Amino acid sequence: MAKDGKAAARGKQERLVSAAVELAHRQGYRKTTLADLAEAAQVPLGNVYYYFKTKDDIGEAIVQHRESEFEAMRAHLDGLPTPKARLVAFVDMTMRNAATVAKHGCPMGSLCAELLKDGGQLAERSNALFAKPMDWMERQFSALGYADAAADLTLQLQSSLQGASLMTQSFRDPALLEREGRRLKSWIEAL
Amino acid sequence: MAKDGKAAARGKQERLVSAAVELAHRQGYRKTTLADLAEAAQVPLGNVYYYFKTKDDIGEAIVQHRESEFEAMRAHLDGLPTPKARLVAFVDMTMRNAATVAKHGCPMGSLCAELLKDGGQLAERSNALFAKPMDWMERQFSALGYADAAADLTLQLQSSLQGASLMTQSFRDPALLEREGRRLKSWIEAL
DNA sequence: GTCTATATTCTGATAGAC
DNA sequence: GTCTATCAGAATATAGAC
Repeated sequence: MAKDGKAAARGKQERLVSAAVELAHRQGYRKTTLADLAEAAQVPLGNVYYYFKTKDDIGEAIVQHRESEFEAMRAHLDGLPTPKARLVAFVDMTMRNAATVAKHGCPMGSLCAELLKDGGQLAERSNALFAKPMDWMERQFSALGYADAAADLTLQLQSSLQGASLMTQSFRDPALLEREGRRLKSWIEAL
Repeated sequence: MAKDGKAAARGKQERLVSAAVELAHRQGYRKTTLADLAEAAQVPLGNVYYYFKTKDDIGEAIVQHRESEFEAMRAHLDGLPTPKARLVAFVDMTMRNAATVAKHGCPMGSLCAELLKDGGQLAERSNALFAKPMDWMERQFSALGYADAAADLTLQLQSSLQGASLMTQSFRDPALLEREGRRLKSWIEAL
C-alpha cells in the first residue's frame, strides 16, 4: 500500500529540519538559503513553503531541535549517581565534540551569536539555547551543597565552555577546548 | 584654499571605516549593506567602490581597526606599574562596556563569530582579533612568575571573558559580565 | 577623484497547475 | 498535498559621465 500524504509530509518536514540544523551549524543560518535547504533535504524549492511559511519559522524549528537535543542528553546525564559525576560528564560530552567545534563552533553558541546579530524575532529566542542547560547546571551545583553560589558557578562554567568553544573555532585548534575542559573537570571534582 | 582630492579622500575613507566598524557592531557585518554604509558615512553608494574594491575589503579594514584599538588600549595598560594591575585594568575596561555588550555583544568576539560563520577569506583573519590581546596577556602572566602556565591562564581568562560576553548579550543582562569580571579580578589578585 | 545610473545575481516568497 | 514557474526586491558590483 502506498504511503499516505501525511506520512510523506512528516518525512519531508523532518528531513528539512535535519538539513536546516546541520547546514546552519556548518555554514551558518543566514548563509543557508532555502535553495540549499531544499537540495539537502531533497525537496523541491517552492515546496519548502508548504512546511515553513517564512525563513524565520525554520530558525525557530532549529532552536527547538537544539533544545530537544539537550533534553535527550539530560535524560542520559540524570542517570548518573552524583551531581559531580553529572557535571563532569556534561563537560566531557562537550570536549568530545572538540574537532567539530574547531571546524564550525559550538552548535548552540555559534547559532546563538548569529541569531543575536541577525536581530529580529529570533534574537529574542536565542537564549532558549542556554536556558535549559543552565537551569540544569544550577540544580546540580545546588545539589552539591552550593545553593547560594549555584548561579555564579553556573555562569562560570557555561561562560568558560562557550568562550573556549569560540577560541577553539577561531584558532581551529581542538586542543584549546580540551585543555579548558580538563581544567573545568578538575575544578568540579575539587568542589 | 580648497581641500585637495587626497585630503577629502582620506576623510571619506576614515568616515567609511568608522561607519563600518560601528554598524558591524550594532547590526552585524553581513547585515550591513553598502547602502547602509554609504548613508552613515555620507558618501554616495557607487563611490564606496573607489575606496574598497569588495565588501571583504571593508571587513578587513574593520578587523584592522579593531586591532589598532587594542594597540591604543595596550599603550595605556602598559603604563601601569605591575602585571597584576595591568591584567586587572584589562578586565575592568571590559566590564565598563557591559551595557554595550548586553546590547550588541563584545566588539571583537561577536565580529569574530560572525566572520567565522561567513566562511571565506575573512574567517581566516578572524583570530587576528584575539591574537594580540592574548599575546599580551601571556606576557603579563609570565611576568607574574607563571611562565609555564601563562598560555593556560591566558586561555582561561580570555575564554571566561568571551563566554561571559556572549551570555550577557544573549540574556541582555550587563550584570552577568560584571559578576564574571569581579570574579576574574579577584582571581588575578590572588595569583 | 567623484558621482549617477544601471547591470547582474541571488533570495525569500507567491501563484497556480496538477 | 505536491511541485513548477516565476515574481519582487535587495544587494554587490560596474560602466562611464563629469
